[in-house]
Amino acid sequence: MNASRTARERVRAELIREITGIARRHLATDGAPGLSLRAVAREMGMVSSAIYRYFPSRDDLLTVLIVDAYNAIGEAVERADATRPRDDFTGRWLAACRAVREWALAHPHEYALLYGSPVPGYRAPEDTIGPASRGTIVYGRILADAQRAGRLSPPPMCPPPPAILSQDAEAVRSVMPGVSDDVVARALVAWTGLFGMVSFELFGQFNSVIEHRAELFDHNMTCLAHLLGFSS
Amino acid sequence: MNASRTARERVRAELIREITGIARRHLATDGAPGLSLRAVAREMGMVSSAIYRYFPSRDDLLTVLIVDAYNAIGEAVERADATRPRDDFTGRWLAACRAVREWALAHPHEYALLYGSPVPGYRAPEDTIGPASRGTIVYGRILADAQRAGRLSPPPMCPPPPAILSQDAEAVRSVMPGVSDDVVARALVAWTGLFGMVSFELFGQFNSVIEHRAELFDHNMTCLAHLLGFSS
DNA sequence: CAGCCGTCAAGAGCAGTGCTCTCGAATCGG
DNA sequence: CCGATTCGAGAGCACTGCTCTTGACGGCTG
Repeated sequence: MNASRTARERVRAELIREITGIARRHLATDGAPGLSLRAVAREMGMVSSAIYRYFPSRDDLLTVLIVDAYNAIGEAVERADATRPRDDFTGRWLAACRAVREWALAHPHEYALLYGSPVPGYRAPEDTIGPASRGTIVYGRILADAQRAGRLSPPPMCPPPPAILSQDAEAVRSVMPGVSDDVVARALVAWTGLFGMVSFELFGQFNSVIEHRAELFDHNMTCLAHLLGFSS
Repeated sequence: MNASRTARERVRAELIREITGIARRHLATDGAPGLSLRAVAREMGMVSSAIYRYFPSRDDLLTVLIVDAYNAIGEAVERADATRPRDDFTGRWLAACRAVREWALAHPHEYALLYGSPVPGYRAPEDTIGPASRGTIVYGRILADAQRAGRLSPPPMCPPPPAILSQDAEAVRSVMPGVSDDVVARALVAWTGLFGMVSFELFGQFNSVIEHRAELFDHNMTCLAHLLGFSS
């Protein structure tokens, strides 16, 4: 069904690809608030109203950019994970963390679109939740693999999580089967810690405070790896 | 110099107060992108151009809202810290964390303005860095107090931070004097972990995954407190 | 007291935005 | 070949930030 149907449909698909390409470039340079349908249309030599034949609203255009960005960062994490031996859990964790940071530094506006302030009035449609979880699935797999290999022995430090959290832990376990509630909680600490770190660096909270950000990032992610308890 | 000077200056100050008040309300309900000078002017019965007598640009109005928000969250953290005995370091840390979360939940748009995606083209002026560090100073004081009391014994878990980070640690020590490089690094893990957690909850990353957010937050912050090594 | 200068609200206007509607032309399917 | 569908273009609506000019008011000074 990828085969060309009518000529009209082919040019339509081509135009949609061109629009999203230009939009992605505008997003990368000007940020989400500066993404303008009229500007995209202008660059294509179209009149602004013609764009609405292909994207019913600006939010629909934003949605495909969001899906693209989730897929891009998810794929970056997947590829980073695949570069390490499957039983090098600390290495896989670190590689995945670095992939997030490096992708974020290379695509700051896209990162802000995914993990920054939500756009008021924008409701993320269903299409986004699949790609959004690609990265998370990788993290879950690293944890689950380590657990299955018997190489997950978190240091006794955190108190046992309260029983109420068991339901939420059960939901999280769908991406990291077999781990205890305690490990789920630690995984959430590490997960939020990773993105908190990247967001702080990207959103300027480290300005004129932290200079050696790559080194601090590596060290802190290593710290979180120890909290997770990879024995390697 | 707070005394009324000319009548003109008094009404001017009053008008500025009224504008910022209306703007703060608009920000709270519609979010930063929806803050419109024209709407504020309309609500005041002014014509839009008259607003520019008091705020040269929309960014200047945003700046005072940012400063206000930093002061508000900073004061919330300060007051929370003050409710606990000075030597209950874990309690002070937890109270401060909860203050951040509760303020953020009560003022989501303001929080997004401070810790969310930076507005493209907006350059934070010098006036903001003072209020911005109010909360950080409280965290530093908790750490420094614990250190001075000899009640800071972080569990041996993280590797020693690389030497390159010493310079950055020195800068951070201006708000938490006397602590080691290792503690500085752990403090940054905890600091970014706190805001990562709050941002994830507020920006929707926990949607349809985590339900018991207050409990998870408390548990994770307790976990981070153990990482910091308060012996209490 | 008179004059003058600074401050102010108001209006018009510019360039831009998202989005809707209509109209004529091109294209596709039967 | 002809009707139905799709498409690009244009005008238009209601917004936005921001600028410039105009006329009136206020307070300070000669």
